[in-house]
Amino acid sequence: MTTASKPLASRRSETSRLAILDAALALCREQGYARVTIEAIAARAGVGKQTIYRWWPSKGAVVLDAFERVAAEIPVPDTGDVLADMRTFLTGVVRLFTDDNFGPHLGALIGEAQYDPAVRTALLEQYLKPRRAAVADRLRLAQQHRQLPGELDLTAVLEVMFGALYHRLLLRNGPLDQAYAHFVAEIVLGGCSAQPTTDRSHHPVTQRK
Amino acid sequence: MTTASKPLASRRSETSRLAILDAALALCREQGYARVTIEAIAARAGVGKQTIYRWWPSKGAVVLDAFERVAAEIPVPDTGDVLADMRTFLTGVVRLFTDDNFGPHLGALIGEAQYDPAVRTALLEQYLKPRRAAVADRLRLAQQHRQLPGELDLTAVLEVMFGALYHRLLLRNGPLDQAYAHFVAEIVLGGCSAQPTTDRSHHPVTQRK
Amino acid sequence: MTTASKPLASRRSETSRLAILDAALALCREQGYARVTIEAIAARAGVGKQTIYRWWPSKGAVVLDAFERVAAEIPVPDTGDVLADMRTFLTGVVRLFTDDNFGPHLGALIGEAQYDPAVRTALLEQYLKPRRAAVADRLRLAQQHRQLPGELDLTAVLEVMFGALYHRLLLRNGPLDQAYAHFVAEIVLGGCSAQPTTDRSHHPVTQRK
Amino acid sequence: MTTASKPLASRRSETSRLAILDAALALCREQGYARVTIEAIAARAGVGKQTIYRWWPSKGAVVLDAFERVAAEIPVPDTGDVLADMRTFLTGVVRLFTDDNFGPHLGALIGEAQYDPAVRTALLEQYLKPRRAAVADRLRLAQQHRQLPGELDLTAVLEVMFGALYHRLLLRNGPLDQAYAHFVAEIVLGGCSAQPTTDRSHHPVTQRK
DNA sequence: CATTAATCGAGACGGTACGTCCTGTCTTGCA
DNA sequence: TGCAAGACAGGACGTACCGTCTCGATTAATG
Repeated sequence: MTTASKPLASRRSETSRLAILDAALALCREQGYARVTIEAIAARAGVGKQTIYRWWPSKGAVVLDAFERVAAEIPVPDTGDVLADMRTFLTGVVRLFTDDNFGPHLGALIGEAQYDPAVRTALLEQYLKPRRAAVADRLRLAQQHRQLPGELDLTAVLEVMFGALYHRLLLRNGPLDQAYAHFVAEIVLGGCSAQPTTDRSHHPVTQRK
Repeated sequence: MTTASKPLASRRSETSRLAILDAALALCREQGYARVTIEAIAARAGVGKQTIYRWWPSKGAVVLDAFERVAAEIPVPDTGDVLADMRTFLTGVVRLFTDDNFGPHLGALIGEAQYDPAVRTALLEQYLKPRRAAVADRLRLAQQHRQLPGELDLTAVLEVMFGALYHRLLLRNGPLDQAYAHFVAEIVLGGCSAQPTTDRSHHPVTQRK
Repeated sequence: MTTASKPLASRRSETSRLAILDAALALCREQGYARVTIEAIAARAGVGKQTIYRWWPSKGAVVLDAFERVAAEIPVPDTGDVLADMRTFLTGVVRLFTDDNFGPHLGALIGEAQYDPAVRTALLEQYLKPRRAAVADRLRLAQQHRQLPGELDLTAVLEVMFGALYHRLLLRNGPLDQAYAHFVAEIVLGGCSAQPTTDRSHHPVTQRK
Repeated sequence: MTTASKPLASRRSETSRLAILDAALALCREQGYARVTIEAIAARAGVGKQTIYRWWPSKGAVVLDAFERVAAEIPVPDTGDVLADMRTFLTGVVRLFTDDNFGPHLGALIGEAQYDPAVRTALLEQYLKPRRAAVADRLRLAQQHRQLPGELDLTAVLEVMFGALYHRLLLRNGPLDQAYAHFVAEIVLGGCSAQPTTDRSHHPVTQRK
């Protein structure tokens, strides 16, 4: 723990790093993720291929890095009305998902994650989890205010909510719009409130006469 | 009134077709979708590459075809209790999704669908939609029995339900098990019943005091 | 040798045969021999591939057949002056060789003959030898008239003569024209007359001072 | 006055180059030119196909390059007797042409030259012309010594001479042996000496009485 | 302030797979 | 039976990228 000055660490060229990320994004936009190649990124960035391989393990990793530069942080509002807030938030997410500079990239990265566990982990840990924390916080707040039952598995609730949006992002079998965002918010929060009824026998949902 | 001879249609070799689909499945199982190549399928099936290219537009299409041969039809029970039935059904889906001969393939195909619109369409039309029709029917029945509100968009409901499962299939950030299946069924059906409250002002979910 | 009426032999379609030969020639002209394929000939002729394979052993054989339909017979004049006659004859050959509908085909066939012995044999026996017989006759006549020595190997003389022309046909390192035809005739016939000098010691050609 | 370092020029791998040429030759020997493929050369040489395509335009070009490594330089003797020298030289050429490691390759390359102009040019410029220069020199010397007429077109003379040998190399309609070599030398040189007679009217060759 | 070692651009290398083209054989109705 | 049509197994084509590997040419901290 003596001389530990840090500069020793890296002579990495920031210029090249940025050029690579820019090129990766541009190529994704222009040709679609599948058609992007390391070779093309290198050529476009005016960089040797080695420079990419030196710092990233795979194409997915590069694109993931590049992707974070366009990935907006959607604010989670707190008006006191948790349903309204979720509607607002999910509408924001939908807006992001339908942005041509974002949605397709996220889809492609989830696709890539099917084969490349490194991409999956990075996507989850670096991107998804941090962003969801804020939403979980908002829901936790609602719990504290007794607007939601206390014993809810908030992570799972988030997954249902996001899963619904991902479904339309990935499979495109329906419009990914504000109405859908509202619908999801209502169904899921509605379901949360209906949830604790462990005794379901007389609930209208459960038993045909 | 002769038996309508239509033999002209296709000189396609059924033997080759089956050999190709078998080879595709086997390779997927052994090496994972990403490592499967048309070349390998052809070699394994003892078939010329051209024979594959003649009848399928892409690797995804071949695997999708092969995939349908292992894709079990999950029965949608009707006990009168729609929530119980959905729990049962979703548990079946979860079981399928966690089958090593199925889940990863489906994930990979959804991944492929991100780049290959043909795969996306085929996946939706040939695989997903037909299977969901039965579930939609069951929900429609519940509507008729007034267990679910009548004005629900059942397609969207299904998407929320399946989206929740897909989320864990694709991102693996939580266990894809019976408990999750039940949780999803309860949240979503619960949400459906809570839904019609277009006037949300006094609903416990919506407004902090 | 009894019932020997011929029709039993072949139900071969003359229409197809001609269509194939025409197509072969046309394709040679348009794309060059190397780019001609059996597939293309069949398509162009509106004929099944099998029909070609049934009647010819190889592409070379088809083209050779087609080739004979454009291969003119060069007349061998007999004016009494063998040198003049050879000049005339070789000029005719040169004219044929430089015909775009002939020279390149002959070159290609000789090229093909390097790999395909059947083509070589057919080319020699069916095409070259018959045509050379007339020239050999003319030279034999000259021998009888003592214009050429009697013990000459006329076949070899012809080969020298034609070899000279083939050289320019195949390698194109000089103009294949009348002047060259005359030059060759003079050199070769001149050499024939100078030939018999088995005693070469005092001949100007042989011994430097 | 430093030793002009020009190292920048080429990072081409000499090892690969040689491996490719060796493989090409070996395959020609073993299977014949027509059956050699770039794929096989690459495999045999332990080289990527791209490495071949990077440096040679066609199979013909590779084989031509390889071919030059076995193409012996036939010495052109100068004993003072030009006819004897040509007999000797042509006998050497015949010996080379009948060498199984040479003759068939040359034949095949001339065949290839019919379709591939690059091969034709390279064959002429890189192989044939340089070798013929020495023969032309020898003939020029004979002219200076008045053993041959001064106004002869030596290039054309060479073509007649070589054409005669090529004829038998390519069409194999007679033995390619010493006797033929001598015959060709005598005919052609004899014809050269007889040549200058521009007035041919009284020449024994020309006019039947 | 010069030295020196990591990093850079460039791009050749051994490979793998691509999707296409053609080969020669086979099969299926039509004439 | 011969034919047009064209599917079939197979093999080579020439191209595109992969990830690794030299090459000098920077370049920045250290010695």
